[in-house]
Amino acid sequence: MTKAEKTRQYIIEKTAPIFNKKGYAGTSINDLTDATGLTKGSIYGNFENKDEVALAAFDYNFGLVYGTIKNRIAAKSHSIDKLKVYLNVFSDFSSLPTLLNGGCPVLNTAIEADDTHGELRAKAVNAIERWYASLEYIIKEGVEKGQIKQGTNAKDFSGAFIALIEGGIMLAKVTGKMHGLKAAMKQCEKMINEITA
Amino acid sequence: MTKAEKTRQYIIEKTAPIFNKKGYAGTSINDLTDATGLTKGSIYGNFENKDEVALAAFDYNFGLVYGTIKNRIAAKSHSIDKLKVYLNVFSDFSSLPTLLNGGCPVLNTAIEADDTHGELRAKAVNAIERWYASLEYIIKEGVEKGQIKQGTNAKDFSGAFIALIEGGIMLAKVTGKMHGLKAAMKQCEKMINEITA
DNA sequence: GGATTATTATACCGATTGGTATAATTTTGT
DNA sequence: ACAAAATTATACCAATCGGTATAATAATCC
Repeated sequence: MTKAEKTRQYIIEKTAPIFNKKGYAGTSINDLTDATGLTKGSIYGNFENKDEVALAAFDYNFGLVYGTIKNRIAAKSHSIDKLKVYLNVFSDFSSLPTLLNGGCPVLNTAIEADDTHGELRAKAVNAIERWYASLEYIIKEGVEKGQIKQGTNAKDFSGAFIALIEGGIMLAKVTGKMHGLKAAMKQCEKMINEITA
Repeated sequence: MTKAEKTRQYIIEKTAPIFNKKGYAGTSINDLTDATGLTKGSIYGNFENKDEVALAAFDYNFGLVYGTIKNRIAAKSHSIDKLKVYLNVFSDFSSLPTLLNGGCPVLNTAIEADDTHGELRAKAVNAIERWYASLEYIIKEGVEKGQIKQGTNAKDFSGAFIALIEGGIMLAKVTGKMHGLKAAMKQCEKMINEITA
């Protein structure tokens, strides 16, 4: 790993939380130099422009969340337990404060970029599609194993499940109170119980 | 209604959709003059600063959504029908394109402002609290009338209901496909059916 | 209708925006 | 250790940012 690659990674790690909190339009190059302690020359020596930093920051933020959840899911063998990973992760939302400080990067990026920034929007859409696919796979596998009821609509389940999680995160973040997210997680739990074979 | 009041209202109506699409940080004074055909002098003659326009624009956008839903709910007498208004409104999301072009203002503002803009955030929180209160009132009234099951947790129902709607809107807006929102609405319908007496 | 007041347009302000050319400094390969 | 290459810092750019003073215009009241 060359020095430049280290610096590039350092810039991403230091600026990713800022992009997640302040958004793309709300984050300036000055914010990036402040957060890294580096100068403009250094930033622009490693990235072509602000867009490239923002896109890399999204990948980093998404990777953090995705990686954590993926690992916890991989540690479970029963399909229902795999789905319940999401309940554990988000029910004590405050237990992973540094990870999701600023909220869910997929949600934040989706809301800001849907009408303004095609590349960021595409990344958010891709993240959602992967999330869908991951849930649908767990469900289909669970049906095959006889752990999840046959006839379960994997796609519909996944859509509602994702909506509940993201809506719940929004409620918790903006109000500063956990009720909305907890209520959403309770509903997710009900959904899981309903499809349990 | 004096001329200035008309102009103020005109500015709000013309700029509100822009704030909803591009966000607070992403909207410039130039965007406001472009949208209105007025000049800076005219904008600043009717508003103290950009903040004041943005706050008024949020109130306007929220009022549009809130007013529409409130009217449709008022037209129903049965509590279950009142709840189902949300299904009708958001299931054919595309039927009210101008109204919600740019997405739900509560959601958009909550996501952008939660870490950046105290006043806008407070408005989003207030809107959510009113939404909660409205739903809880319908449910409690429904229980009293014997239309909704006794023992229904009004607050938890409302939190999950709101999360589903907002999460579903996010999915529909960013992907450009209706599936996520429709799946969320189906889940809302299930929730309503479950508490029906 | 004319004077007064309120509203809108013009022109400008300093600060900040994203970005770049170039110079100084480190890494790197030998 | 030294030359070549890559990386970082400095200084600057035009454009745009939000905002304001003032001049021109239009509305309002008597």
